[in-house]
Amino acid sequence: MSGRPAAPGAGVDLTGLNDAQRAAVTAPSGFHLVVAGAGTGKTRTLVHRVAWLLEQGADPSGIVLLTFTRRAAREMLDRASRMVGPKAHRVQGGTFHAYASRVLRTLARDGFAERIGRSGEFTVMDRRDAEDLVGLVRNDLGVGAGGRRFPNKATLLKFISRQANAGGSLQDAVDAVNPRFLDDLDGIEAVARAYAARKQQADLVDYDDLLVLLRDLLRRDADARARVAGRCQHVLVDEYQDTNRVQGHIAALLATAHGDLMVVGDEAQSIYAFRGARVENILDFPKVFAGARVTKLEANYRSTQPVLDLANGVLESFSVGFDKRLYTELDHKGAERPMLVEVADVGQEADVVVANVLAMREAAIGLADQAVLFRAAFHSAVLESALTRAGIPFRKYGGLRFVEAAHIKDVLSLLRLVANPRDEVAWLRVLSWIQGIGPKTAGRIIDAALAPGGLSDADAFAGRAWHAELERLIDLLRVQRDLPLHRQVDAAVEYVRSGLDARYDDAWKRERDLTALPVLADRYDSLDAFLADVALDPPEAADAEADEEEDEQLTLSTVHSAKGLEWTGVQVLRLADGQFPSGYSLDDPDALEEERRLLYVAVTRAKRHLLLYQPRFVEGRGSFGVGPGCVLLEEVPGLDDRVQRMIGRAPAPPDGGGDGLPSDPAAQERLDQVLAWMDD
DNA sequence: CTCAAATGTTTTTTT
DNA sequence: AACATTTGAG
Repeated sequence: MSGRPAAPGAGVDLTGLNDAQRAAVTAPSGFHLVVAGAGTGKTRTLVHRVAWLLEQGADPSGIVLLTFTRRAAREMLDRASRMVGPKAHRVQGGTFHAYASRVLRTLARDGFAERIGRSGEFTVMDRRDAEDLVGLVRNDLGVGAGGRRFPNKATLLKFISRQANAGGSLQDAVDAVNPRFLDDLDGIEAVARAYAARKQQADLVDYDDLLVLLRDLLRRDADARARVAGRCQHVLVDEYQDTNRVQGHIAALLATAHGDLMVVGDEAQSIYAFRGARVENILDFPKVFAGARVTKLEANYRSTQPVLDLANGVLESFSVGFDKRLYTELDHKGAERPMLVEVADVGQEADVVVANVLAMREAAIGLADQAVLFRAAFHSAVLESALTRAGIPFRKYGGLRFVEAAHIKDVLSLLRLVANPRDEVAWLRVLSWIQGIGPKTAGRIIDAALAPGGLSDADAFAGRAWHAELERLIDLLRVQRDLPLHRQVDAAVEYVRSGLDARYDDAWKRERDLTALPVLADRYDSLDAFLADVALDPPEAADAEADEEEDEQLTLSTVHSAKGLEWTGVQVLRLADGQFPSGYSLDDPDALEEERRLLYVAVTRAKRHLLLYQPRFVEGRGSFGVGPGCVLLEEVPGLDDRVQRMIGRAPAPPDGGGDGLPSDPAAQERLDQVLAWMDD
């Protein structure tokens, strides 16, 4: 960092920034790409940019800050407000999806409902809901009833989603996702059409609709564009490498009125191709918007040089990308090289990870400064039980979310019916709860509910075994309408709780979650706001247990969910073909390149201590080629100079202190047992 | 014909 | 934990 004084007259302190960061922060309006390598102060730069704009007199509500998660937006605006005061909180911020949802709702309530095809009270479906609706359509059309190879609902939704965010024809989408099903194109097209019609009829949108509806409106409707883009004096986009085509269009359209668009990202960290992210958005930005300014941030403030050496090795293995190399100006004396730890199997992997967690804690690296990362959420299962046995508290991110659990969806479906009685997907879920009602009967009842007049009582179904239950449900929904939010949630929770034992054999465990739900809902003042947030930014399971918050907890996370975060000590599990890289990507060069970017993300999370585990055997999973090697690592140039190879039994002492062995006698004993068993 | 229970298989990543 | 498939009850 240079010690240059702040620009004269600027109220925001810029002295802590390096030249490149300051150039980005104080740049004049225009199209601007900031290429920010991992740990180069990207967030810091964005925060200062927002503060600087405000200090220059920008209207906070004219600034739009689009981020990857709501948490990222909140953190940035908190930091900006510490620099320039509370007005920073009036900046428009959030994910593309949340922003689109807000804008579409406002426009729909303001005369644009017809053009959007939805009311201002539309319900947002998560992926599972969308799949369920596709499943309904699939059944109704009777496609694939006879022939067995017609795609299932999840695959169908992938085709539809691909077309939505890649553009082009449905045929192209099928070809890209799974060309095996090209023969069924007619049936797939029928499903896609019917799905679109059913969504509109039920006032539902899926994730893709939020983006596509907004993009199309901004593109085709000058009125809407004037209203929305007219308010966007300054548009800032974080994590631009993970935007898809539609998001790229929206960002550009928002900036059409005032011409100020700053996108920030790192093409080497593009890890959401499966969701339609296009690295090309960031790579081609300077070409697409001729005259765009480009600023590169390369000075790293996070990691030691040995960690950066490995990161640079991964960078060198990429076939595309901006020419860049991470370096640090700090002198980390005696910094150790990352360790590549060979373990026999996943059981030993878990034991050695536990041993190293404890060893690092001995060396004064608290649990909150440590993380264990993995490719897929279920990879941590063995480790989780080892941690529990060793008495190490942890928080897990990624994988199944709290609101995706079946019993939580039950409650939310009830609430959704209160908010939107046309919500077919919610009806299906709620009706299936009643014993004796399966898909067929549910379909008939839904038809009655969606017919003009709705379903005011269960009289039409008198005589059936489940008649009384249906009556109880309809009564509940009627009563619900007039209650305040917290009573609505309580009543829905009570209804679900009453049937919990009959429906789930682990009811006791789920009971706890149900108590957490009213607490989450308490933060909102309307049911609509609560439901929209739950669909667009679902709280993690860990958030729901906030009451037993512990400061000193180890973080377990998928690599995807770890994006943007950092820890002093990081351990990465399962670097073996079929695990990390995923078995799905082994025979596809583009997918493998994305796995390598994922490895790059994992490696660059570490400040100081980095351990990579390579199991020689992973049980099961016959369909995946699990090898002793890892093609990701094999392609890193000069790997042996960049890492220190270890055998799992001898965890190295971090920082030269301690002997690297666990201080907990029980853990030590278990480790000894495992090592002894391996010698047999 | 409809649904439920039991069984076996298969688990990527997420707005 | 969710899916498909099978089998049996009503």
